[in-house]
Amino acid sequence: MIAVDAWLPSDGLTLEPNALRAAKEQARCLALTAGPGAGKTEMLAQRADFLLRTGTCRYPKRILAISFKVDASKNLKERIQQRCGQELASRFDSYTFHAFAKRIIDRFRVVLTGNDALDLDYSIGERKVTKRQITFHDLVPLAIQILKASTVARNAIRQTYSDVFLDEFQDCTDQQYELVKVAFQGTSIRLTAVGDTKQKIMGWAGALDGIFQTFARDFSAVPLNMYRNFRSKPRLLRMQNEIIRVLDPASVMPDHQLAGEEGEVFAWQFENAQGEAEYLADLIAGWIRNEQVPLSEIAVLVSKQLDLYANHLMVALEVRGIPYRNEQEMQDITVEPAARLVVDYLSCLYGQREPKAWIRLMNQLIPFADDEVQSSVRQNFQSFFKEQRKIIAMAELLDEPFSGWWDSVCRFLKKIGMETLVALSPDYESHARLGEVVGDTKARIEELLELTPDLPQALTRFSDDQAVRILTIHKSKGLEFDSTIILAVENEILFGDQDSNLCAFFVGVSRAKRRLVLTYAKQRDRPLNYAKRWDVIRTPQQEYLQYAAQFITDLTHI
DNA sequence: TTGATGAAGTTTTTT
DNA sequence: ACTTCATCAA
Repeated sequence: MIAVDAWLPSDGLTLEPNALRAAKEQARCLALTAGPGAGKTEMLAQRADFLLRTGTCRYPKRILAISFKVDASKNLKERIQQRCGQELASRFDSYTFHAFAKRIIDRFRVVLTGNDALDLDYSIGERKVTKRQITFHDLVPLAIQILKASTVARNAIRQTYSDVFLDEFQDCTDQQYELVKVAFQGTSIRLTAVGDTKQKIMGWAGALDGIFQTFARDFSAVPLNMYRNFRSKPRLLRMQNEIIRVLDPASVMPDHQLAGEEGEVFAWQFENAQGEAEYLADLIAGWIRNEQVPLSEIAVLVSKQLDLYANHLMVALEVRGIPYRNEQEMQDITVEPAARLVVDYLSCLYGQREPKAWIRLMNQLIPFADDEVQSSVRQNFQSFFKEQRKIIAMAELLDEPFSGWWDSVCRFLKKIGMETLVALSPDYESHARLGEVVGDTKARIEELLELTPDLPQALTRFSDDQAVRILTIHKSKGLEFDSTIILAVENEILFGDQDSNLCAFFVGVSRAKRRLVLTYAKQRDRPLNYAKRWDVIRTPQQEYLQYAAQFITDLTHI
């Protein structure tokens, strides 16, 4: 334990004045707005370090962090472990809104009565079934209902935590805010809300307007802003600053932070979508070959309808053998234990030597039992493997070495049995979910086999994140890339509310660390089954391209 | 069956 | 802005 005055940011990092002020706040709630790349996660980690190390969060009180996405929630927890060490970090709870709500429901389920009563072994599914099943949509409202009805539940939460962190607060919905208020308003618990109103792109899905002001009023929070952007090169920063001037003049970055000629901006127009795709695919190939830019540091962003707009580019990348990942298509199945199991099994079966896969596989399959039981299980599996290898050898003789891989997986899953599979994750208590994961795994491997007919190679790629990312701007929130391409900066794709569109454009632009490319095509094809045959003439979103125009590196292209 | 008309969707996460 | 789908009249 150290004195408040003796505390310094851990790992020798320096924070900008407002970040330091926020990290060390001991009395008030905080409404901290910070632009892209300002180091919001780092500031929260340092604040956690301050609170825990100085005893401002006094043992045994804990810190609660609430995020929207599982990813963000995990990242925050990891960062805090890095900064504070394992022991202090054990008093830091990081949950998503949904996970936090579910914990309240699970613990105080009995408070719910009548129509809302829930069985002990209730599940979460697509539809509501009285007492047995609720939907994701019900989680937060039910938690609110419990906290409103039960003083015991309210006090339990309030006595556990001295501090609460709210991440990406600009996207907080009315229900989520209601939960925060019911749980913490009018107590001495310090809330730290962090976010960026310029990046509010979930308004159409119910994110509240002016949430930072509302929060500052309801919780008498100190409003603070962090100005620095540590992510992007100066040329990109100057372009971002022009957009900030429109979105939020109060958080414009001062000139001295923007000096320098590093960073690249391009804006190109094309006759049609095919030309655009060919050019971009060659461009990306060049970045990879000549500059050794890692594949995962390259992203292609589209405002919406990604399949429609990025289709030609995906084909062009495929032709050039450049791995890419359509992030819209599927959730990250590679983290599913059942997918892992199937891939490890196939790796052991078809690969040359896969000690890591073998160890993972055995860890999943061998029960915690005495040595005798373990070795008998192990022998049992080894003989099963021998059998399977024989079948594969037969297929090889028929010149179709990988033809029977799925049948073999089915035999394997049947052998290990439903009980073992369900035990892999609490998720799989719903057998439908398990079936879905296994089905998706099959589909994904088949997809990879289309690209590379070699199964071991396809399996390596399965878990490999070395691929160009293709995603919507909305999905890119919170990510960063060395080189970012924003496809189709056109009026036709940017319909609806212009303010939110500019926010989305800002999010896209601010993903780029070093290089930003904007494209526009005069002509795009219609969806395949659309009957009318006239050409689709597209018009550029001039206003957005103007933001880039004065910072363009290579003038010959615009 | 065809055409006209109008409404709805497009951008998302979550145990 | 543009596509898709449902509905109704001819």
